[in-house]
Amino acid sequence: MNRPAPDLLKPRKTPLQARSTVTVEAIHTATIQVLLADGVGRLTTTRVAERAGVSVGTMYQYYPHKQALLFAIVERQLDLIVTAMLAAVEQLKGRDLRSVAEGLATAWLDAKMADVVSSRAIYGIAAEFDLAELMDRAKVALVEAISSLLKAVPDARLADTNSAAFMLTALLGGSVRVVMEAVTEEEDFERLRRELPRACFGYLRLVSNEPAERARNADQ
Amino acid sequence: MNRPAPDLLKPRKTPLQARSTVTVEAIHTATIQVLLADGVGRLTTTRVAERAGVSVGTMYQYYPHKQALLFAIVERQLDLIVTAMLAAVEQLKGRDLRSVAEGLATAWLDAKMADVVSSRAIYGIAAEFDLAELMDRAKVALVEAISSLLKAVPDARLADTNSAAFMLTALLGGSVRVVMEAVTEEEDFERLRRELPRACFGYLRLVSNEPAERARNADQ
DNA sequence: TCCAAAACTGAAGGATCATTCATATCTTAG
DNA sequence: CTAAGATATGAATGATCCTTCAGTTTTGGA
Repeated sequence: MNRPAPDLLKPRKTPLQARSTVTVEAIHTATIQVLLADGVGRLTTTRVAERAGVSVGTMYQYYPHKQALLFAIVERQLDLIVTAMLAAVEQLKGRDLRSVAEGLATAWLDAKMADVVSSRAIYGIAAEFDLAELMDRAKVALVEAISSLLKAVPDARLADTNSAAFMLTALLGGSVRVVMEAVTEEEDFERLRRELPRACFGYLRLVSNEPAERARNADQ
Repeated sequence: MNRPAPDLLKPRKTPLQARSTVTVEAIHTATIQVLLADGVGRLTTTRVAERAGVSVGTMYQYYPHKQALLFAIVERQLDLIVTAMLAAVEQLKGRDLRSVAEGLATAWLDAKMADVVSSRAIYGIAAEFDLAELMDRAKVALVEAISSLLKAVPDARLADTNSAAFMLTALLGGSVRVVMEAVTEEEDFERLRRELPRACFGYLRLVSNEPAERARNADQ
């Protein structure tokens, strides 16, 4: 997709006085609100500023671009998720397969559901410009952590922990995203919360029971 | 997000002569190309027209909006997927659990991978305006079909085929989407192709082995 | 109290874009 | 061959938006 100069994407200056800290925070939440209310297509610097109760110029004191603003917001949210997941991984070290599978799933669900509003809003930005790099970095870190977590599970030996970790993140990230983006009645959330841990466990159990080599020429 | 008038979203007129059919097709593919090359944010009527080798005015003879154009494209792509999946469901009626699980997964993968280019491009539109309704209709149809397919599996009895079907579509749609949207080296595609069918089977097997009632107060 | 730095303001410049319409070209039935 | 309908053109219009900057207000320390 787009290839924004990856350098000029950083905030312009850091708030020093208490006043400006408040301002930056206001801009941040206003952005998310506008994003939700009007969609990415209607996300306007003026609109955001208005909603934040500041002037457009103010925003440009902290962010050189509209893009930089969006970038910063996504980055923050991404950090939250990754941090939460790494903590969960730490918690789950040494526990059995079911605990690990279900623990990862609920950790992910909790992290995303904690701020459904922000999460949902942020999905909308992803397509707008190149976040692939950012997301990729997060993904790599996660896969690595989960992979080594899987190696240490006492009651199962996985042939390819890397693939398993990769698939796990895809399952977690994908299903939660898809469900959150849909109109979704509350019922769907409940189903997701109930079924996702089971899906993770089901997958891991299957993978860990298999012999190391491929011994299955499916019945097509 | 946005709420576009759902009525004024239809194509303006249908091509009659051969010439215009070619034109419409050119516009269609041009849109996807621009979408991929420049992202949604840079998707301009002029740019699309230019790429299609026609004039802007021409495009407005067939679509009343830019939105209508995007809408039409998504709709077509969605139809392809749903049709492919319904065909797969038909094929899989009466087969055992593993065949069903793996069959659904590969059907989904095939449908999406058949035109990676279009699929990837289309993910970008979703956020731009309200496709929720459209997607929801597709989802409901799919869940229903899969649910009844699961009921007929001979070697397993699922307590809640609806939840299972729902979760299955979330897993399929989500993981494939997430992987396709990432920068993704070819290796990741292979992993997905290998692991996704297993994930589906693992989930279904787990769900079908469980007693009907909840009998598991997790070990948290 | 006073001032230099920090924050904030918002009108205006400059650019991009969606959409229209008067005009030109092509197609085909008769 | 010809006229009527179908299709295509693209400059012009009006709207929206990002970004800047000259000037104003606020803050916190001396």
